[in-house]
Amino acid sequence: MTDIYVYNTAARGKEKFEPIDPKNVRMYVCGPTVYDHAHIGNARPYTVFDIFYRLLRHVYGTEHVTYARNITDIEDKIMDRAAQEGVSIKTITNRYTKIYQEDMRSLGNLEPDIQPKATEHLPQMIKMMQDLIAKGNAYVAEGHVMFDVTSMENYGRLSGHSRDELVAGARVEVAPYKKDPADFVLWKPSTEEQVGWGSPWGKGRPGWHLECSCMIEKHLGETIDLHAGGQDLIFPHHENEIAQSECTHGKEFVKYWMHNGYLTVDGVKMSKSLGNFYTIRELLEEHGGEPMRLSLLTAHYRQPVDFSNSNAKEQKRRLDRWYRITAGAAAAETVPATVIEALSDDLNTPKAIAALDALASEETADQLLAGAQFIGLLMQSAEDWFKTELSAEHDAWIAENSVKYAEARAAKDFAEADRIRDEAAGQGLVIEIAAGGEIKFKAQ
RNA sequence: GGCGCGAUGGCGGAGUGGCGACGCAGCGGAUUGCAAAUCCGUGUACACGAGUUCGAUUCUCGUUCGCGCCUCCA
Repeated sequence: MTDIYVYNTAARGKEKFEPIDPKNVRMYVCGPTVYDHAHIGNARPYTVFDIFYRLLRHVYGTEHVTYARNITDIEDKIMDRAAQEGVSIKTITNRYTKIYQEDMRSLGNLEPDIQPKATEHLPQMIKMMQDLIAKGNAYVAEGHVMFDVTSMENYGRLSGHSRDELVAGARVEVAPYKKDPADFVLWKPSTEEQVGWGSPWGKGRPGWHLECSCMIEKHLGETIDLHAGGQDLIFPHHENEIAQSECTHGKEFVKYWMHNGYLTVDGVKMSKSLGNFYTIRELLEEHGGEPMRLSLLTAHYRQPVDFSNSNAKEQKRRLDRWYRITAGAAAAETVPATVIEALSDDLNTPKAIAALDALASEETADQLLAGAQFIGLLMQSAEDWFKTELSAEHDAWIAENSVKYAEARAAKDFAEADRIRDEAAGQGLVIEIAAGGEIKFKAQ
């Protein structure tokens, strides 16, 4: 069996991945808050950990791996958006969940086995809070339920932030109902107009971290193998999930933590608040799903990857080459060992891509195809890939001019041929002569 | 201030204690009416300073620079 090694954030180093139960490998990835279009930076974890899911299925067997990726459908930003548009939060979350699911498909990500929603887990959340209060890890204050960080000895272990450092940093929100400035919210009260659920502490809504602890508990168990997400979730989100789950269950919550680096624009983190973002949707429309998927995989997942249109175009050309080589080939039975080896070493996708390039020749086209499809590329026929979308005007223009062009060339009337070529350019068309002499019209 | 990550050729990006991964671009050539595509060839790169070593881009320490987290954030 292939040995997988992963960089475990909790251990600050690479470790051999040994699941608790190889017959039941469980992984969880923090999914989106559905209040707006997701940007391409958001797509990175979903894409790189999709590769890891594929690897786990390859090594342990498809039926022995369970992958959950949640959808956060209650959060203040959703409420703000709903209020702005004067619609219910359900309208907002339904709209953006649908868009997100479509984006995931376009990027070639497999559907997780479970996609739990926060709003469907209120009973679990209430139960967990009651447990935490009973155990002395949480307290009620002014309609809030707060987690008491001083009740947990090793709070901050994952992120390396001690409670004292957090308070010294003076960036924690000081609120009168907090016993300690570093305490965080499990439940907060809602006003009459705000969305809320009934609870023993009055009408309210959950804090951000609680849902993941509860959904993991319900769908995957008290201890899981892998939990992953962006580096910005290490603190506070994952730290607080650990606090909630470990204090509730009295046992280890997650064996391996994986965190991806950021996607940057001009070297700066892409984020909604900075406004330097591109939505997944707009880039998919401009470059297509497979080129975008491949560009997300060109850097190792823990390194930053700088988004650029030129990179997307470079990957498009690489795919052109791969599609050309594999046209008509059948995928090999087994995935090339070089690809599996690269991915098994802490998800080294750049090395896997290099391994595919090494197979990019006629003789090994079947292996190239098998390896590329393993990571979700070369999923369509070469014919479909190279088929360009031409408008009705283009079709009409081609019908009128293609014969004239062929005749001009045949008669060696190159002045006329060039004239037609120029006219084509004016129409947004490129005329290409294939190796066999076939004339092709492509949209620019 | 605390904690963490990084620095490889024009660009992207692996990797290794001693052979210049790979891709793009560039350059030269083949092919081509032109163009595109394709094919062949082509590169004195490892931030700086010490140390360990027969030998360091690779290990150790320090310096500089860049980025991130400590507040919502993938």
